Amino acid sequence: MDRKPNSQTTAIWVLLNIAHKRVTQTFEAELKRAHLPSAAWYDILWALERAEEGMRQNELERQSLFDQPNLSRTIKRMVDDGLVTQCPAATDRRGRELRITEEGKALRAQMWKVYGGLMLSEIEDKVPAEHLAGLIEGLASMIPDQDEKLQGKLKNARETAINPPKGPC
Amino acid sequence: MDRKPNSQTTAIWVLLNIAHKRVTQTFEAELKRAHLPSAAWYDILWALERAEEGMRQNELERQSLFDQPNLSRTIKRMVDDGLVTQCPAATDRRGRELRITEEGKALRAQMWKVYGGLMLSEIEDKVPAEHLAGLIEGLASMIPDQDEKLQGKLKNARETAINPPKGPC
DNA sequence: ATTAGATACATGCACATGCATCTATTATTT
DNA sequence: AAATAATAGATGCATGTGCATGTATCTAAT
Repeated sequence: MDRKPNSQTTAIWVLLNIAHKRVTQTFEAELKRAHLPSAAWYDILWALERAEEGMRQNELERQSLFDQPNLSRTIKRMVDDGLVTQCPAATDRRGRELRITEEGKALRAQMWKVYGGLMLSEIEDKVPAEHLAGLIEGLASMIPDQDEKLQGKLKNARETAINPPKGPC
Repeated sequence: MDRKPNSQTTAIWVLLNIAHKRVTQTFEAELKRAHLPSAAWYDILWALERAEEGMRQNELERQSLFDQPNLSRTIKRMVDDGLVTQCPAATDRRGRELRITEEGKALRAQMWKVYGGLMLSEIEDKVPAEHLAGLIEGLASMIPDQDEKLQGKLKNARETAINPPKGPC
């Protein structure tokens, strides 16, 4: 190797790992403490709640960080728990049409109280304003532009910010 | 809930997850492609290589992102692979004194060719200079200052930058 | 010195993840 | 129309992770 990473590169790599693990663990621990499912379930529920017409499973796969087999199993558990329905797709008999149930919506609203609060306490209250732009742009720069998961996720993020969950939140 | 996360907070949360998963998966995939162990193994080998006098297992636990049971098993596998020795500690018979073997050093050097290259291609070449500071400070701000793992890891990072691996790198 | 508590590490178990592969259906080629 | 390839989704298997607990040793309190 002719080049070696500089100290800022090393710091980013190290901090990315530590920050992600710490924030993630805090989220998961607090959700568990409230007897709620994991953050990944929230993301699925919220994606399906915004898709009024239902959503194909492969489309959800693109928008989520799940790989296909893992999403398949997760959806199965959510169906078993009555949070989601999974019907054969109308136009493609290979496919599955996913829809959130009323029970699923109720759970998502319940989760939002914890999940949204954690976003405030673990991120919004901690990252100083002068580093917001650098953090966001820096993180985004490590993700390929054509990344479909990013497009889906960012769309998700934008809509989350614009159309926050209604109800008692 | 009286407050709700703003769009920047949402973006950080989403991007943190996506960027971490993407970068991590790239690292793991490339290491696997080169028939090398995971990045976590590299971190352990490098920590032990810098500890000339050997290192207690609980000290390594503080410096790594492993929790205790997981580190215990990982070390066992590394011992089985001849990369690390694990002797009873001299002063505390509960403890274990870890030391890297010559074979372990050789593997770490081998891994560095891939690992270091990935830090360059996935981070250094992608994050524009104007966002370096914001990214680093932003990530650090999400980690509690008194976090021992951070102290250990940052020390690690500093030394990695200051005393880069020798040899054919 | 004895006991109670803390610490270091190991182990068992439940669950999540990544990867390869399988089946069913659709699309494409000839 | 038949054959081939591509796609949607499910399943099996190996591995990793978090958490509770177990065992041994050390420390502190009485």
